[in-house]
Amino acid sequence: MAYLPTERTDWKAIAMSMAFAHHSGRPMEMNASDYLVYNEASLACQLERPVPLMANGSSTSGIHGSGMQTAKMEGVFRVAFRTKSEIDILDDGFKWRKYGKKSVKSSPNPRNYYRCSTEGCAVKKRVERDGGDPSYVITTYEGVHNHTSPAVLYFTPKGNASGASLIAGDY
DNA sequence: CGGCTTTGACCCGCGC
DNA sequence: GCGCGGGTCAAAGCCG
Repeated sequence: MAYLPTERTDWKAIAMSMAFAHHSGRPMEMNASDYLVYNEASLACQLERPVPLMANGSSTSGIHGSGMQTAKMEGVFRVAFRTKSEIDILDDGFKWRKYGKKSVKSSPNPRNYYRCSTEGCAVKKRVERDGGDPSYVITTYEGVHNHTSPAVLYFTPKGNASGASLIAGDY
């Protein structure tokens, strides 16, 4: 299957920067209720307080009352990307194993569920094509990798784990 | 032969 | 209690 499209290499950067941002003291004051929305055009990231991708209008208390913010996922790090791409599966440097596919009500397009194939790593990923703009793909990461990305290993000089140790961290 | 996709079934929370 | 919507499991098959 076709993985990395031609110039879409910045996905690696996105995924890494996400991991870096979280592990190195969360410089952008993220927490579980924050969503990072990357725009592919400018690669500028903006922190969205009122969750844009998940409807929370049903509740009055905003984030806490949102249906996605149940008690069991408190402290779970989640990032949502919306990227213009014609391919659903974008290689961000990690190994993903698909474990489910569901069609959501709001969109005619199905939603795919992936999980990091590395043992002990509980990071999940959900890929969905934008219903309004079929040329856009919404990818949501959930969780933090407790291991090093193969891409980081690849780009790290051998014997030097400086870059990797930031991600692998001391969790 | 081992790991990954596929796909329907199952499960769980929530609203009526 | 029941149905629905969304998330996950797991068996079977595919592919390198």
